[in-house]
Amino acid sequence: MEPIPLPDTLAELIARHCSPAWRDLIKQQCVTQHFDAGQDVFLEGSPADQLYIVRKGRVKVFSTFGPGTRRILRFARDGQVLGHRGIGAAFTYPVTATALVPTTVDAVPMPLFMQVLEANAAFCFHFMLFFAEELRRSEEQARNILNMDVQQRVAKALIATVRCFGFDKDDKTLLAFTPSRQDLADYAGTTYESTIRAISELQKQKFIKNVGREIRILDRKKLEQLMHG
Amino acid sequence: MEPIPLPDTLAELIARHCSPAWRDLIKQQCVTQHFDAGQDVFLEGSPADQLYIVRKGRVKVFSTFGPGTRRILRFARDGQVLGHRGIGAAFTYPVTATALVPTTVDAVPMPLFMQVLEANAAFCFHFMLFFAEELRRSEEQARNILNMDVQQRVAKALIATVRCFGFDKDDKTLLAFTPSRQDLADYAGTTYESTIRAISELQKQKFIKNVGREIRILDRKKLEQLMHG
DNA sequence: CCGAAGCCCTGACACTCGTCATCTATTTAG
DNA sequence: CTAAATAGATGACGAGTGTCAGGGCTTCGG
Repeated sequence: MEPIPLPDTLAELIARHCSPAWRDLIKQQCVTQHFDAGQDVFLEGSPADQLYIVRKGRVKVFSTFGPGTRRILRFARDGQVLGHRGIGAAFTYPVTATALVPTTVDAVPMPLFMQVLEANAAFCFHFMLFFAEELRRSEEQARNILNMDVQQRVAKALIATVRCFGFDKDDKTLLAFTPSRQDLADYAGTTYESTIRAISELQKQKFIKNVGREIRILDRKKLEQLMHG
Repeated sequence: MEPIPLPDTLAELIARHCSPAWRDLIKQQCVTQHFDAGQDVFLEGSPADQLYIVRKGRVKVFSTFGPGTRRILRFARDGQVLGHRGIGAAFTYPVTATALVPTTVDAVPMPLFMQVLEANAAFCFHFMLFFAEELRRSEEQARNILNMDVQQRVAKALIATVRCFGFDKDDKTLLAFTPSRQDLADYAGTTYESTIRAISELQKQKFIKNVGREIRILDRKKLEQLMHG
């Protein structure tokens, strides 16, 4: 059985596996929305009535629990989907999505999207594969996280940032986007202070370098090695 | 949009959403296998060429990393699926499944199962929903786990045991199956010793009671309360 | 009957990490 | 320009947990 290639954007999937009639219907019914940095695209617990595709911008997806405690589950960039986790029995978003920079998204009504899934077998099949892959990643994360110390988890947060947002186009070691220390802490599942210390330590080891509030990745390989134990 | 009910067994899904011709084909091509307690149904990293449906027995699904370190991701009982996480780009099992008691399973060849998914749109649609739900659960688990202390995580492991295996049919407070202390530790993502201490503490609080190696759940509500914070 | 091998349990200790308190640098507002 | 607010950074300390070492109880085979 040969592996089936996974596109990581929903837009691709729609283009490739939906009939033209359905593609037009989607294009017609979806609404482009804009959010300023810090604004919420959707809120944890609210009814999942839209599926969002990031057109341009950067977004964090997280869930809150307890006062002041958050965990960032992932970042999202251009072309990626938001809100698909609302699909299922509950039909409420289990997470909140917040724009990190000014961001435009296309909002597809959820009932329409479910119709598309039921009417386009090939699209549904590939969407299922997309979920399977997300599940695999999520469980990989879950099993790793308890056996990693703070430094490893912060390294992981930095690598996740690189993988999602990449490097500055003029400076191939500088992060294209540096999340705030608090966001890195929320991704690493630790506190602000511990994150600061971990960053400081990683700097001493010459794996990274602070440039004001931004971060430069000096040795990506060592960082990836570190986070895998 | 009304919620779509989720069956938790794959057998139900097949019965409900596959055409009779495909059902017969599955029945014809699947092979019943038996495993003794302690035997592996499939191994992490090996090619995912079969999908398993538990006919009768109890199974743990876990992944290993490092010497002697394991994390149990879930338990499985009669009617539940094993190996579906092998579906996707990689087509290797990301986890190992081991029988906890003598267990019989039906093995469906993966290529056949993929054909079934492509040929039965309604089945594929519901299978996608099944994945969506698993993903939601997985992420809920992932976000909670770092903010829970050992006692809470052990409580969670006990509740998970109840939810999967239920109580003894003659004694409605005694677990129908008590995992070993080591398995509870692996589920809770902690050490054997810390698990012992947590169990000891839960006993002092009269939430549970040791009966030899078995465990009696005295106050399920308090346990569930405890694990939610 | 006895020894070996599994489990289950307990105590001591060191170390990690979260909490609190403080300081500096940069940005924003008046 | 000064004051206030925001973000980054560092030190001190204690609770929670992993590690190590040891002891008891049951099961199994000789």
